[in-house]
Amino acid sequence: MPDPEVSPPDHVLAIADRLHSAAIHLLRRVRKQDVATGEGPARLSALSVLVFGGPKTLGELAAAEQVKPPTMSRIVAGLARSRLIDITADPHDARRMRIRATAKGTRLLHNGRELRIAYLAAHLEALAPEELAKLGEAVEILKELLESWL
Amino acid sequence: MPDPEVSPPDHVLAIADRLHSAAIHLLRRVRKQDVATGEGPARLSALSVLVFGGPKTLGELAAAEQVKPPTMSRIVAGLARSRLIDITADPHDARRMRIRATAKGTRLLHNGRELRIAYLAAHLEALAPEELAKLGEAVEILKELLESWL
DNA sequence: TCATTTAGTTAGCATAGCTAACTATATTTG
DNA sequence: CAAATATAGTTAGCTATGCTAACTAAATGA
Repeated sequence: MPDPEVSPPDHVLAIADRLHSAAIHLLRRVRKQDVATGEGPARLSALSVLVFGGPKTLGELAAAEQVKPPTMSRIVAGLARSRLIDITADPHDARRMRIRATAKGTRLLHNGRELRIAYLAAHLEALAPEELAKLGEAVEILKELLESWL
Repeated sequence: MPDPEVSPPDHVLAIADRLHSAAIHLLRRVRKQDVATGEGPARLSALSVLVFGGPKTLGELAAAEQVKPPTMSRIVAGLARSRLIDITADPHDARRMRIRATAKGTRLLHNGRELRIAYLAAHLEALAPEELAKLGEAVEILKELLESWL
């Protein structure tokens, strides 16, 4: 973590505060679209890791989702019960499981994601083109920052 | 909701997708700072409504948090048990409760918020000044959009 | 006055997070 | 090679959050 000792200057704190608040309110709104999928947020999020990142072990999934293994164990059990993933044994290590999204899981994820994204995008269309462009640039900056910080 | 019929153009969908993903990952990270407060996310969020928005009834709080009354009833009970809020009867309507943040609640919320914001701000300082400025502008655009959409 | 509406609670269910303690398999080491 | 250790997941059991359905109590109003 950067600067554990020195407190950031006020203008940075102000941006952090507003960014934080905007992220909370944004997600609170789009999340409502998810009920249509019939799966909870943790399951959808884990499923998206599998769909976009390819097969994973349980431990890798837990790490990706920043969650402890017992928690991921239950999430995986739920996804398997709904036939959204399938689980095979690792041929080189019998302790490990190889977890993949099924076709059904991939389909459900894409459909659900489309609902969220389309809902958000429909609202973004209320912005002026320059505003939207600025937002697009800022999001790229933010994404890079998030990837670099861990 | 805007445009329930027409699907937004691809470039808008792309921005929506990245914005969505960035918001998820951002919050997942800053939320980890909250364990220091000893209270869960729903309680902290409800408390912040009281601290920044003044006293509310249970129903008002539930509406503000987009949650059903039984859920808010339990959140309020937890906050009261920790002495972070205090509850008095509405003098004009004995069915209603008037819920206020206590001094302790206000203090805890500000401390917790500072942790989140300072953590986020410390990471924002890794950005170049122009990048930070762009991010700041974009956040203002986003905040206005969120306020207008409901 | 008596019926209806409104505010909140209680009960009961599911998801999601955690830690502690366990099983089973791999690996390392004496 | 055998025994100790490390690693991958699971099970059990706690808390917190979300929901709906069914309830109590107070206010409103016909």
